[in-house]
Amino acid sequence: MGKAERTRQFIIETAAPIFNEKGIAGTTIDDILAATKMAKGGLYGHFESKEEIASVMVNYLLDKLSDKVNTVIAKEKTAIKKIFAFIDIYKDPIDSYIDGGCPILNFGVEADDNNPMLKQRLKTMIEEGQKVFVEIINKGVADGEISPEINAADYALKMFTLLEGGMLVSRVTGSGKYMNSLVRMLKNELKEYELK
Amino acid sequence: MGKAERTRQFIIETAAPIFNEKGIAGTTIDDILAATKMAKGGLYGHFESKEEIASVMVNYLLDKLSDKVNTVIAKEKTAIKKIFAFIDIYKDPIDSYIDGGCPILNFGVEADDNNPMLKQRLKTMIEEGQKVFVEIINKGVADGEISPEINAADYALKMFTLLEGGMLVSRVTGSGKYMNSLVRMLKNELKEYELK
DNA sequence: ATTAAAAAAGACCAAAAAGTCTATTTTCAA
DNA sequence: TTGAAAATAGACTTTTTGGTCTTTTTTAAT
Repeated sequence: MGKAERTRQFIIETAAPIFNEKGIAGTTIDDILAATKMAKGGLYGHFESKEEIASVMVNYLLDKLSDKVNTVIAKEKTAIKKIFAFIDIYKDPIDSYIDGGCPILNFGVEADDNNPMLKQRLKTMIEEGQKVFVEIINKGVADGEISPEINAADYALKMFTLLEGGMLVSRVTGSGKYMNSLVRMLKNELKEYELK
Repeated sequence: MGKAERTRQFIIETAAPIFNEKGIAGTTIDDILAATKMAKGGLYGHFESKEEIASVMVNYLLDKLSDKVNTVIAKEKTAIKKIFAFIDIYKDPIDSYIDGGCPILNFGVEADDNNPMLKQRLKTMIEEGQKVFVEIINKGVADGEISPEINAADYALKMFTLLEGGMLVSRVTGSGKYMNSLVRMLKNELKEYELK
């Protein structure tokens, strides 16, 4: 990896959390220069515009989340453990593993108008994510791990929306207690369908 | 009501939805001038800075939401009907009764860093709101309407986070179907505790 | 070690945004 | 109806932000 590539990567890793925290409109080039301790010439050697920077940062954050989800899910064998591992990603909403919280929530709100490309990417991510969890649950049912009485789509949707809503409440109130309750509820609800 | 007061009110009602849609950082003075068809001099006769404008707009939107919630709750007599009436406010997330969706969600995400005053107001709103619903449920229990087995705080928290998460998902996907499922789930869950 | 190419610095420029001010128009009480 | 006060238009200024370009420094292949 040459110098340029390394620097570009450093910029991405340094600036992405700023976009996640302050939003696209709220982040200035000067914010990035201050965080990276670079000068304009340096930065613009790697990116051609703020728009490109924002796009790269958002994609980096969403890819990072995707990778994280795929990794923790792949590590577990049973359906319930996979779901629990996913839920646990959101367990600590204040000190999120990405500064600024969940990028789907952050950019979903900002992209709602004015950014159709981003909105489309988020839509796909949410819908594909739901499919993944429905499949995990259905496989758990097929394997005799989970009761067939479960409504997989309902649970997947409830899980995701509860966690995103929980991120909002936790971050606004500055307290993890709400998320703790929600995680407990979500896990208990799934456990009710567990066949032992 | 003099001309000035009327004009100020007109500006607020016209510009508030823009802030709700595009965010504080994403809304420009020119956006407001275009929407109100006013000139700088007119606008700045009523407000002294963009910061004040943003603050007034956000307060207007949050007050409007509060009023709406209080109104629909007050109209119903029983605890369950009050809760259902609240849930129904969120039923149609695309054509929200305020353009741009839920201001708690929108400004909660944007204020997360950089706006401690707003964050504090949202924190109070969320926490007071939770209290209101806990009290409604507890009164339902006391009145023999709802089973004492319900966990009021858990239900109130689940309801709010599910609806906010549902707003996010609905608006990003451009579809009301997710919210419909969530509303159904929330109502069914409460009905399970109903004593007939 | 040398040197050509790549990367970075930072002064500079352009555009967009916020904010000011005076001339003009509108309001409304006498 | 009229005229002083209030409200508004819109040209102008200032500030902020994004983006460019030339010079200097660093990199890395020879």
